[in-house]
Amino acid sequence: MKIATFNINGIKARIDALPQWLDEAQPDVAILQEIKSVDEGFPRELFEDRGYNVETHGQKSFNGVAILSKLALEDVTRGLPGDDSDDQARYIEATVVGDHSSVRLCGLYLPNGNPAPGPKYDYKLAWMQRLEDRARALLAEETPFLLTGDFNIIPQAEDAATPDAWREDALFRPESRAAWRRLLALGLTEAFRARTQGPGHYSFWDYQAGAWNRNNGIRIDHFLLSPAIADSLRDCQIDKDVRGREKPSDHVPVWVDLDL
DNA sequence: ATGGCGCCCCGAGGGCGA
Repeated sequence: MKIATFNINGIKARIDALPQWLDEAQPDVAILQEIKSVDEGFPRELFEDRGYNVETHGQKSFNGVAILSKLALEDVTRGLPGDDSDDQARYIEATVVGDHSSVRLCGLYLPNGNPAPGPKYDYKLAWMQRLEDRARALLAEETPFLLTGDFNIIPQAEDAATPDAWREDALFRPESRAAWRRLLALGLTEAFRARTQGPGHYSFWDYQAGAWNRNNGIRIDHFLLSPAIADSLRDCQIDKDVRGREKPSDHVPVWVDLDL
């Protein structure tokens, strides 16, 4: 089962590039972030015509997540538990059933958190604590799951072309990376690093200052696999070439192939 | 790593992202 994550930076702006990538990459599941659309405004027919079931959790102008799946999506829930006052659309869950096992898909758009320190950074760290709590609950009930999406976390210095430029940034500050390591310490497997070592692998290049042409990128889009499905990992790749196309998002797709 | 880019919004320039 091929499962991809892709921060598309606006569905209206990616109305051609997203279907084009889907048609060639042929993921069974695509988990999207930053659709920047309300649910009613999401062009679901575009994907339904390609055989995808569509579940969205959107809001006006900002944020918004979605799951496209060629397999049926069951028990869809919207929003990250733990704060009823949080009205930002950043989280969606659904279950897909494979040939011999099912998996709970947790699609997330983790807050950026800049400027740090400050209230936006506090929100990011609190959100990460809620995510950890949610992962603990899924582990406790022995539900096989994966967390994927735009984590807005640079895990290590090797995940940035210019790490020194990020030292004070919310994506790389010690508290952010400590929260990331607490997730891993639950026993979760980071899919990309289970397959590929070393620097130079990025999933985001800023639109500004020629970042793409200079390969000044960061790796912030991730898959975390629960212990029950970690052994089913067959492959994990970054579709880097998508960044060099016509009217690209600033992120590129990352995908896993799981034997489910 | 921000001046620079690009997206959003009923309309123009400010908020936001990373």
